[in-house]
Amino acid sequence: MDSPQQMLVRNLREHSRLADDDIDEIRSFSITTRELAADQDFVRQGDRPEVAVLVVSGMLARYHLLEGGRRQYLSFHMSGDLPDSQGLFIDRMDHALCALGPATVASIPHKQILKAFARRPSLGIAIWRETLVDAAIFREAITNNSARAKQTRMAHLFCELFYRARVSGLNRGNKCSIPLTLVQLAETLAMALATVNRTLHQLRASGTMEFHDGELVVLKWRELQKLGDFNADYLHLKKQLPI
Amino acid sequence: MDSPQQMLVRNLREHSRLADDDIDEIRSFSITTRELAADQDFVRQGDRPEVAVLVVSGMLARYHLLEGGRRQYLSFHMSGDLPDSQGLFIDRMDHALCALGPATVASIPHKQILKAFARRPSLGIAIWRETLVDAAIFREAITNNSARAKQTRMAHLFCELFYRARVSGLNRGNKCSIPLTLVQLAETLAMALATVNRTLHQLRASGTMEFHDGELVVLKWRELQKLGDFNADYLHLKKQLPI
DNA sequence: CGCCTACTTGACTTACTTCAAAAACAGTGG
DNA sequence: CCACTGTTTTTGAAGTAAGTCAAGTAGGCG
Repeated sequence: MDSPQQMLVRNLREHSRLADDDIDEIRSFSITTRELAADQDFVRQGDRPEVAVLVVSGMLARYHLLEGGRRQYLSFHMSGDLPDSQGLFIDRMDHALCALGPATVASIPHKQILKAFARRPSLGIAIWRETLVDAAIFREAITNNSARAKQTRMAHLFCELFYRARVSGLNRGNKCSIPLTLVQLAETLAMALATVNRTLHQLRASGTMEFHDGELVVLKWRELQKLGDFNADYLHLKKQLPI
Repeated sequence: MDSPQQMLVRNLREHSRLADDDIDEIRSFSITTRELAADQDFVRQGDRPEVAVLVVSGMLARYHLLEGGRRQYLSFHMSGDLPDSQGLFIDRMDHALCALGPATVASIPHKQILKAFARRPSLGIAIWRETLVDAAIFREAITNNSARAKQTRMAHLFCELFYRARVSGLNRGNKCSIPLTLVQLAETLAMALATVNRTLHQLRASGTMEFHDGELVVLKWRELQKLGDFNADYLHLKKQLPI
């Protein structure tokens, strides 16, 4: 089992080159970890966080809270991700952050990170890039929910999550954990619950994938990718995964 | 008429505090300006830009290109904005950037900006923050297109653009220029062209706003804001505008 | 004057939402 | 071990918002 520090290094290396001194800097972070129950909020809209969060295990989600308690999920984060690195330079949270299933998170005080930037600007740039990839994923979500047909849209989401899981080595063969209920999928993909269920059945019928109990099984990756109009370029990884 | 350098300073100051040395650094940028025709691309998907763009006049838009030439517009940028500051640390463009009406843009070589960061880290942080506000706007767009009713959605877009115009002093009283056609609104708001037109008429009928020939007229700001479920917090400005 | 683009309007159709109810399942406690 | 409760998933049926299609108007420009 990796330390949080090692997970962060591995994550940043997916898109950035790190010098040995950068890595030493990360190693020196004093990190406290904490367990979250399923559905528990870690940060709420309006908060002024003083620590950055690193996902250690499980999955976190960012969401907007809407009138009447409805949610719009914005993004999902798995081990190694820094789901609110933006909090470093933005005072107030404009969205909330919660655990999807049970999860472990590590907190790193902002102060410590800022000091590290002063010593190692290149580390700051790596984390800046992390926030930029984040933004690219948001852009893709706009297009996904706005311009793609429902089935394509859902396939695209699963493609992204599976691809990212593979990049981080979090898949088990053609499976990976995506601890979402149908209601949460609905609140992610701008579909009604009934439609989510039916679309999921269509995808299963297509023979490309299955999704049960928070577990995704990819049966035909290439076809699923085509079905979901998925092209991983927007993830801005240093190296593409083999198909 | 302000110089591009001054526009950038003013823009960054909307969310960040700049030291005099930061401003001097910006003043020292050597900037070349260029005119763009309506609809002209400045950067294309897949490009590797070596300059950052600063909007001097007119409006630029970022968009994803989809199968069959359809577009999904992602964000709009007015004078003072740096619509692809992310290009500083992300190699390949995952989206394109075009002029909406005729526009003037200034280009600042990446190299020059990076050197400035080395001398003035606080300037780097201001521009980092600019990219983070950008991301917050993308998140809001996800929610807007995914969770809001069509009329609310359209009202929200106009609220955002008018509010931002006011912050930058680009409005003329209760009017401001938004050089979008109905087709482009459709490709922004995830609606069919016919629906855009009808929704626009509903908004006019509500007496809160009008939109003709790329010109927005806000008649009842507070009501429009309510209609559009608009709350400016996500723009992360240092000071709120008076209502 | 004629062409092109932008906007407008109406009628038709349907994919989706909404509503409602039941089945499956997990967890709790008797 | 089984009944009870709550959540999640499944399915059906009905109604409608909005997409598509198609035609027409208006305006701008060479």
